Amino acid sequence: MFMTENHPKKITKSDRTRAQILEAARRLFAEGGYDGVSIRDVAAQASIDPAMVIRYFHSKDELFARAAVVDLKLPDQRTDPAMIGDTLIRRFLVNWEGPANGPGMIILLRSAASNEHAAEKVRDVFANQVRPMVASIGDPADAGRRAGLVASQLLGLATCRYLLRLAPVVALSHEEIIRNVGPVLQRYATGHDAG
Amino acid sequence: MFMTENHPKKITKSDRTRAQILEAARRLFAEGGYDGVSIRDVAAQASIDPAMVIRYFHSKDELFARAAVVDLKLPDQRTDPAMIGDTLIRRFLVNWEGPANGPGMIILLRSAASNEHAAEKVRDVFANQVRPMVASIGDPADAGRRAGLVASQLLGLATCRYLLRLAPVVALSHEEIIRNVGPVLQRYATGHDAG
DNA sequence: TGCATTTGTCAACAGGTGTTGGCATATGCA
DNA sequence: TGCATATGCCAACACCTGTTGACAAATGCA
Repeated sequence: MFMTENHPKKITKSDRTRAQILEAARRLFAEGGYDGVSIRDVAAQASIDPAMVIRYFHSKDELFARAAVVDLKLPDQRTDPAMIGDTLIRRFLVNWEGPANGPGMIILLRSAASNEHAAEKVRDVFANQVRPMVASIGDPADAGRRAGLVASQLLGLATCRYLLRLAPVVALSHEEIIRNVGPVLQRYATGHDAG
Repeated sequence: MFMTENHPKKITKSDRTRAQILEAARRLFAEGGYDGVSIRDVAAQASIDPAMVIRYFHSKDELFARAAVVDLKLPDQRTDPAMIGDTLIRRFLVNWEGPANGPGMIILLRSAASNEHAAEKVRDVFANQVRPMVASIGDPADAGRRAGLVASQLLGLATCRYLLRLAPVVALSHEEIIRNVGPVLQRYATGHDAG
């Protein structure tokens, strides 16, 4: 069934098609979410037969799981507590608009609204990536609350800018975002109440 | 077809069933979003035949439109600029958790992620309700930007607390939310940069 | 060259969708 | 009481969905 893999690697033709399918899926899932995209849509976008999508990825769920991989690349080492707000918002902009990073996060956010499986994945990203980073500064007992507030601002910004595409939020420059949202994240992450 | 309506009103039996259908639709749309709920689901929840749903509301789209009505009841009269952050966050909590207000906003937010029609409605709510309220204080030329920032925080809070149900955000008490988010909204709405 | 494996297409399945029209019942006015 | 109307159920439609298995073409090693 699979090629007899003695020597580790070999780029077969199927690897390329598999990659094409995955890329098509990522693009479509990012625009329509899990429910809004059919396997036939993905197949058409990849110029291939729908049956191949199932052959390479065994089900729509598995294809989605492969497409919705997220790594926020947050610095887990001790960050300068005085700069954490700035660090977070800059990292956010790179993750959502940078060229390298895939659209994993927008796929997840789009789908999470009406798909419990995707919602669970978002909660995983929060628990395993955002929360530890916020916990690395300040009181660990308080980390959940602070990370939750951070997430509320960042996911809201993402929702308005990339999901709903609210005109005034889309129009914000990176500098404006950093200048306005950075301090809010700083306050949330450090746990200092309003002053 | 319709009852010959000379004298204005009369509560017929059909009015009650229509209301039952609408209530069932609201409940289900709030949990599953537009795509996640079928007309058969609504019919079952209302203990009625699916055909009746179409007879009363002419299509799924129209049923959804009736279910997703939103009135934030923001004070459009000139609000005390020094209290606008507090006013906004308290109004937010009433709208999302108060007993009277329907689940219109959560229906919209859930569906907007993968349904362009619903997304457009959210943008309408922003443009016609949130923006004017923020514009009523401060420089009108700047209102869009400020209202956009306000929306990013409020929709993010709603996303985390009611949509994704992130544990630490769900656990926040009303007082904590008011104390933490209020000042942020205050700063966003008045347009004062970080200090 | 042959031949086994890989890569791909086609047709079909079982089930769910929004929507429609026909027909039975219940209601309420004369 | 009769009868028109309002209310409701049933069956079916055309279509889309994820998924499967059988069969054809291409590939690459001997």
